[in-house]
Amino acid sequence: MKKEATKMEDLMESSSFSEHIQSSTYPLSGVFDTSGEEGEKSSLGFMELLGIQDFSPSMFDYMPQQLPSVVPPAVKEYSSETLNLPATPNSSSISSASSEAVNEEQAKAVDEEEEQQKTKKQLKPKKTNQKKQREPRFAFMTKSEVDHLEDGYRWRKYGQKAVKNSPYPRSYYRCTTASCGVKKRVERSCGDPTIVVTTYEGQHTHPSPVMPRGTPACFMPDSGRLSAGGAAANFAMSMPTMTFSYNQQLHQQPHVNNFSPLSFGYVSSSASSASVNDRRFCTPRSALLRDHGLLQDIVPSLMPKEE
DNA sequence: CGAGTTTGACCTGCGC
DNA sequence: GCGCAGGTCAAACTCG
Repeated sequence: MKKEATKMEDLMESSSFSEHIQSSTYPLSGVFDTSGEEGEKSSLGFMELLGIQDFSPSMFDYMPQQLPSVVPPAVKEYSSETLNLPATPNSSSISSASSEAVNEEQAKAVDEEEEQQKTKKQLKPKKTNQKKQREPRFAFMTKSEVDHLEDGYRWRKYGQKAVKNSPYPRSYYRCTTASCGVKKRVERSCGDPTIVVTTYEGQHTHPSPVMPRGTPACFMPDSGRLSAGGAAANFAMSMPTMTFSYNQQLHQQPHVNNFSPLSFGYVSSSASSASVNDRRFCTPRSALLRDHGLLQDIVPSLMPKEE
């Protein structure tokens, strides 16, 4: 038990990603094993994630210690979309150009400066002075041989960077839907190359484009909305086609698999004031029974048991 | 030809 | 201020 925790700790520390896990606002991590027989199949990768049995619950036992116990920073981060008020960098040069004391050379210099700024702008729009605020990030670790797991959404890779102290590069993906600014980072843990660390940033503003069957409400884009206020004990993680939930109450009970498919898609918000909000996105069991979407592909034994 | 990937350059934040 | 590392852009390229 403790060994497992230590192992996990090592893993977390060994990965450059551990910084994110520990500093990001709503880290939710677990290791799934898709390295089984069909584990490499990228389509329905997450379904396979659910189908696996070879993950270690004790790893999740460990996680709460890594998790921040208070919500506010995340809520703040989530709710305050930065207003990118355009700075007016040219105003000064314009006003200086209007001065009568400006000679031709100076004007030339100003023009050149403006030209340079223009070019710079073309390369990259001027950023505001405000500290860039990030969307909350949701991270999870997946044991898989494929880097980019199929998750129901379409992603466009827009960058790749070498990660310091890691032989494995980090890939950057953006949701291809125009109005959707969700980003995803994928990298391998340098501690354990079989583990893929995926970080989602932001929320989809649209349903999954490859969700042919009815999509349970819980899997809709907003399902991972962070709950303000007294929801500190509950974690709901919105992933493109599914919602993983972490429930601290469950965690406190021994022998309960906190992150098994049993808690999949189910947020037990109990007394939380935010529970109403949470429930709004959470599918009643009956709905799940009616149409599980991709969940229908899960073997029955892994489906939530009726209580 | 459109969509997606690759990759070098650039920007930004942060620590020293 | 400088250097480093992370993140992003965008032109070139690939693929179906």
